[in-house]
Amino acid sequence: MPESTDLMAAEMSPPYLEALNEAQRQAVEALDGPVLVLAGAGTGKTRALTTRLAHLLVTGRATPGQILAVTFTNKAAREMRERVADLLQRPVEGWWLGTFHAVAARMLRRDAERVGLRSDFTILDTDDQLRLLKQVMAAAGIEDRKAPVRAVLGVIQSWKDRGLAPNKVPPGQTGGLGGELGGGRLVELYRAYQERLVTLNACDFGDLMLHTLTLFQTCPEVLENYHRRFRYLLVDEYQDINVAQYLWLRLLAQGHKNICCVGDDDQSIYGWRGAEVGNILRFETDFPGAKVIRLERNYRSTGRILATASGLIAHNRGRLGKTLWTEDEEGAKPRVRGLWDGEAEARFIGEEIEDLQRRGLALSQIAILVRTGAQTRAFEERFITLGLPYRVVGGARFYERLEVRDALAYLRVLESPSHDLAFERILNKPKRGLGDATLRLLHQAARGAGVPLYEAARRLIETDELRPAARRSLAGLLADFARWRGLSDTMPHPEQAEILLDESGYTAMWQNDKSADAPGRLDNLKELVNAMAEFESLAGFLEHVALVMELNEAEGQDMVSLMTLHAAKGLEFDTVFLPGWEEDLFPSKRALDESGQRALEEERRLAYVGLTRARQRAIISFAANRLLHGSWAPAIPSRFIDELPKEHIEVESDAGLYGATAGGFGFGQDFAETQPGFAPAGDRLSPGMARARRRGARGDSFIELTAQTIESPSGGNLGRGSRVFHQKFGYGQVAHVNGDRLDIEFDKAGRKKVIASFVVPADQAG
DNA sequence: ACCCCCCGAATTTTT
DNA sequence: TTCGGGGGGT
Repeated sequence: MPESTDLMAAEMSPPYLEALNEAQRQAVEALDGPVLVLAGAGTGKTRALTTRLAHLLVTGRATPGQILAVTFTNKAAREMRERVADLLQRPVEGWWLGTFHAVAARMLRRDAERVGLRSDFTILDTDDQLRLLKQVMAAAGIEDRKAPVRAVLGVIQSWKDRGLAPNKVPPGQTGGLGGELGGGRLVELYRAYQERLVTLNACDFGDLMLHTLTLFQTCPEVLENYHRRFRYLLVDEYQDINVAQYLWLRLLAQGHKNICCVGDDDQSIYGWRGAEVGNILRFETDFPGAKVIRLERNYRSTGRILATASGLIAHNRGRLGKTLWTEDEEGAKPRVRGLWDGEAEARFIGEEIEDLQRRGLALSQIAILVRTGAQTRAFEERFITLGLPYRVVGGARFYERLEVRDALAYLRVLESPSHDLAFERILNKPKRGLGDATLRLLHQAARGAGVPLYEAARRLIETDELRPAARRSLAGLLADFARWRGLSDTMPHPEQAEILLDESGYTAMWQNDKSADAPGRLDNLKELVNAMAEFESLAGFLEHVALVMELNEAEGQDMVSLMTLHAAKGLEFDTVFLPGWEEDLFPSKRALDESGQRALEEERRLAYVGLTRARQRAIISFAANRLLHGSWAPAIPSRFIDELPKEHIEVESDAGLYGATAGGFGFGQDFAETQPGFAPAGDRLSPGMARARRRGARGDSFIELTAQTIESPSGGNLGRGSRVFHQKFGYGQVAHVNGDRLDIEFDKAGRKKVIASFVVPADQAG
C-alpha cells in the first residue's frame, strides 16, 4: 500500500478517514486501551468498525495475525471481511475473524485433549442435543412423559451460558423447574450429559465456549500464548454477549488490554437466550480507563421516525443513554392504525402495499415485521390472494430440514463411523426392519464392550443374538457402508454422496412418498449434494455445516419481506409495517410472565428495533380481535402505543372502532372493561384442564435396560466351561472364547455365538 | 415393527 | 388451528 505509507509519512489523513464523521473517526482512531463504541441504530457502526480494522493494518499497528475480531453471526463476519477487503483493495489473510463459536472451536481443536476431548470432536446441533439428553434422562430413570427434555436442556444451556460447568453450579439451583427435578437432580443430569458428550467426543454449542473458558482457566500457558498473539481485540454486538462469552473475552483482553467493543444497549433483544445487557452497562467498571464513544448521528431514518423511536425507548430505565439525531428531513409521521381483526389488518396492509407499488416503489423496500413467526401466515394468505410477491425471511433453515438432517447423518456415518447419534438416526431410515428391539441390543452390546454402536453392530452380526432378518439387514447395511466408503478413492465426494443416498434407499423413500412436500425434499437433497462441491473434502464440508449452518439463498427479486422483529435487526427498509401491537402479543404475555420488568424492557427494545428499521415510513397497527390458537380473542392495544410521543405520530382508525381518534389514547384496561363481551386480557386465556393421566411406569425403554446392564455385573471373567444364563437362549455352557465373543452350548437352544456382555454367570441369574 | 389416533402445547434464535 | 410426540392397537 504505497499511497497509505506516503500519507502517513506526510501526517495526512488517509482518505478512508475523511469519509467519517467526528465520532466515527474517534472510534477508528482510539486504538489503545479498552474502548466501548455505543452505536445507535443507523449510525454507521459497521463502517466505523471495518475502518478501524483497516486502519490498524494500514498504519502497521498490527499485522493480520495479531487481530482477533468476533461476531455473533456468520453473516456479520462475512460482511466485515468483505468490507475490510473493499477498503484495502485486497483480501486480508491470517487474521482471526469469525463468530464466537467458530473462533472458540478453532482454539479448542488445538488443545482439545486438555479438556478431555480429541481434536476431531464433532459439534452437535440442537436436535442431537435433545436426543442425547433424552437418553441420559431415561437412563437416570426420569419419566419423560411430561416431556421436560426441552426444559432441562434449557436449564443446562443457561448454565453453560453463564459459564458454569457441572461442578460449579451453585447448590439449590432449580432453573425454574420444580417437582421431581429438584436442583440436585438437575445437576446430576447435567453431569451425566456432559459425560456422555465426552464419551462421544462431541461438543454442543455451549461447550465450545465453556470448554475454551475452562482451557484458559486451567492452562495459563495456553492463555498466555493467545495474549502474546492477539494485540487487538474487536467485538461486535457486545450487548448480546452472555456471561461465558464475557468471561472468555475478559481473559483474552488481559494481555494487551486493547479491546474495542461495539454495541447498542437499546438493541439488546436476546436476553432470553442468555445475553446480559448488564455486560455493556458495566463496561466502564469492568475495563478501567475505558473510553466510551457514542455514535449518535443517524443516517437512516427521518426525523419523525427517530423521534417516535426515541420517545418510546425513553421509557426504559436500564440504559446508558444516547440521543440520536439526523440532518434528514422531518418526513411523514409514523401512522398508528386500529382495525377490527387480524384479517382486516392483513387487508389494510395489502392495500397499502399495492398503493406504494402503484406509486412506483420497490417491493424489496417494504417489510412487515412481526413479533412471532406464526403471525406471518395471515399476510401470506392475503398476499397470495392479491398476487403480491413476498418472501418469509428466516423460516425453517435449510440445514434444519428433516431430509437434509437425515442425509447429513448418512454422511457423518460415512465420514466417522463412531458418530453414534448419526448412526442411530439413519439405522432404520428408510425402514429396513431395524427398530427399537435391534437398537436396544446394539446399545447393550456397545456399552458392554465400550465401543461405538457401529463397531458393536459389526460384532453383533457375527453372532446369533439378532433375529435372522434383522441380522441380514444390519449386515447388509454395514457392507454397504464399507463399499460407499471405498468409493472416495475413485470419485469426487459429491458423487459419492449421491450414490450413498441412492443405494441406501433414502432417495427412494421420498420418491415413493405421496405427500405434497416430498418433491421439495428431493430438491433439497440435490441442493445439499451440490453444496458439497464447494468443499475440498467430505470432512471439510461437515465441519462447515456444523458451524455455519447456512446456505446462500437466491435473492434479487422484487418481493415484500416478512419476518420477525428479531430477524430484522441490522436490516433497513424504506417502508416498515409493524402489525400486532396488542397487549399479550406485543409485549408478549409469556415473556412478561417469565421475566417481568426485565422482559418488558426487552420487548420495548424490540419495538425500538422495529421502528428504527424504517427509513421513510413506519405504519403501526393493532386489531381489536385476534385469532389465537384457533379461537378468537379480544385484544387491547399495546401499552407501547400509549408510550409513543403523540406529537410525532398520526392516529387513524376504522369507523366505529374504539380508540382511534387523534389524541384519544387511553386504551388499556378501560377498553376491555367497557366493551360488553370483551374479557380483560388477563382472563382471556383459560388454560385447559390438565389431565392427570397416571399410568403405570412403562420402564422398558432401551436406555433403561442398558443402564441396568451396566449396573449389573455381567460378562466379567467368563471362561471356557462356565455355566451362564442368556436372556433369550436360557442356560448353557461356554464352549469357546474369542475376545468378547463366546460360543455357548445352550441346554435348550443348541450352540450359539453370543456377546459376552449379554450373558451372566448362571449363579447370578434370576 | 408399524400405524394411527389422541392429547397437549403453542415466542423470539444463532451457533 | 396445527403440529408433534407418545401410547396403544394391529
